[in-house]
Amino acid sequence: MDEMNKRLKMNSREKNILAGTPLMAALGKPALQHMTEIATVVHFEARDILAREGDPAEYFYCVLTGYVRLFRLSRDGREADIRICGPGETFGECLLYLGPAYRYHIQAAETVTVARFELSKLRKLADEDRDIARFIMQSMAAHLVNIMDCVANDRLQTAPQRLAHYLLTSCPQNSTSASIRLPFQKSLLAGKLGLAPEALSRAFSSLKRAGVTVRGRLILINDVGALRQI
Amino acid sequence: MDEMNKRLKMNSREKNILAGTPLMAALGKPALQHMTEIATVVHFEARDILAREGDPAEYFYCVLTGYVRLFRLSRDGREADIRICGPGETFGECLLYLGPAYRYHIQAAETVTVARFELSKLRKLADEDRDIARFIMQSMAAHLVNIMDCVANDRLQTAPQRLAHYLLTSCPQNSTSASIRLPFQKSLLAGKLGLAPEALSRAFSSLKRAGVTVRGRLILINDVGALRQI
DNA sequence: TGCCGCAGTTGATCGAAATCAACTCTGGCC
DNA sequence: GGCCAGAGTTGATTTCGATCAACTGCGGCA
Repeated sequence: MDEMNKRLKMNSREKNILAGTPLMAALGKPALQHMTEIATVVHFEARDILAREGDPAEYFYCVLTGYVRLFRLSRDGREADIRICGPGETFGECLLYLGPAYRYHIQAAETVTVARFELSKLRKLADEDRDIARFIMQSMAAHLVNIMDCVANDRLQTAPQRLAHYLLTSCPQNSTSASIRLPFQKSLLAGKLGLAPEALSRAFSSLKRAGVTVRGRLILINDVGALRQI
Repeated sequence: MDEMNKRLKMNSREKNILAGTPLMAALGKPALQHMTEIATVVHFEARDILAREGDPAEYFYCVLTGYVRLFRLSRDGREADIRICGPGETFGECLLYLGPAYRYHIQAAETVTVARFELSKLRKLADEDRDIARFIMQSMAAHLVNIMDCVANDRLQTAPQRLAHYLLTSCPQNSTSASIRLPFQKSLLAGKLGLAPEALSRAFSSLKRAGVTVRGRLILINDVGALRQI
């Protein structure tokens, strides 16, 4: 399922996407050059599994297009999303400095292109290049605070509150109203928020009274301030 | 509340505790030397607040004795523990590379001694000393996988399962039975597991049928294997 | 010894979300 | 245009844990 996919050096469009990621942008020219030298681009279809929990960890990833799910399975087969990664986001940093296996299943939520980097090569690069080491640190730190937020929100907020919070982070700042296009399926958003799809649906309808209108993936927010009060 | 506490260079006992922490142990002599040079020791009483969410972030911490809570407050005043840090554990790494403020409240859960390090000084040390940078990377990576576990467990497991999981991680490996002494109050454990104290109590009593006996902080486990089946 | 105060437990009730099932809507495709 | 499959919604029910309240048990202390 893996090596059957096209495995290529990056073309210039992909290089641009990679170079345009917020954190990569922080790298200097030479560091970026080193990174692209060890990168390969891989393509996956929806539901393809990139790796399973427990598999020997080989790669660090950067999503170029589409969305990727990191999730755990319980003994009885239920799934819990740990993170949803979109274009420009990276995952697998922590494997550079820890145990030899993936800690979660990795699955393409839709058609996806990713850049991947052999951990061993990247480890060497990070040792040699201060910029790259700093890049990795920063993204680990960013993931850490994100996931701390996630724990706190799971424990403190109800479903409509978590949804409102998500919508607010997707709004442009300082606007009184907004329209948002969800970048992925609602079922994926449900997983990201730690909800069953039905619960997400009900959360949306409970936000109607706060002036939120839903038409497919298009979300209209009348009053951003009202949403903050939820 | 802060500068009123004794603020001292470390005495040799404290140096030993610091040097004995699992991750510090990975540092070479010179790196350890550098770290202890910029460390100060501070003492807090139960319920003292070390910092509040939103406060400008000044310090990175290593707990020497006692337990410290990192938690969030909801608008209506409920608290959610994000992490409980015990002897040898560190927190605040992510602040070295991110925004200027603490992301959570920090509170002494009991009488506590901590070593603290000015972020600015530590940032400089990490830039100069490869070992120290690696130490920080490793502890961030470790926190990251821990908290990913936490999200997955919160979303997949019931209260008794989470408790069983905690007890199992506190057991010596490969034993068929075990006795554990909880290192802190049950109410703190409840917070760590994301439960109300009452729910923890009920989780304990539901584990009785799996051969778990509770007497105060002392937990007896008849059959470790049975606990794994929960 | 008896009292106080607090941690923890137990019981009763409530509320949020999971689950299961039926139904609708949508977009792609012939 | 009509059909189909999958995504999403809605409703009914159940389960889990939070919450509130009352009670227990223990340690410290006069």
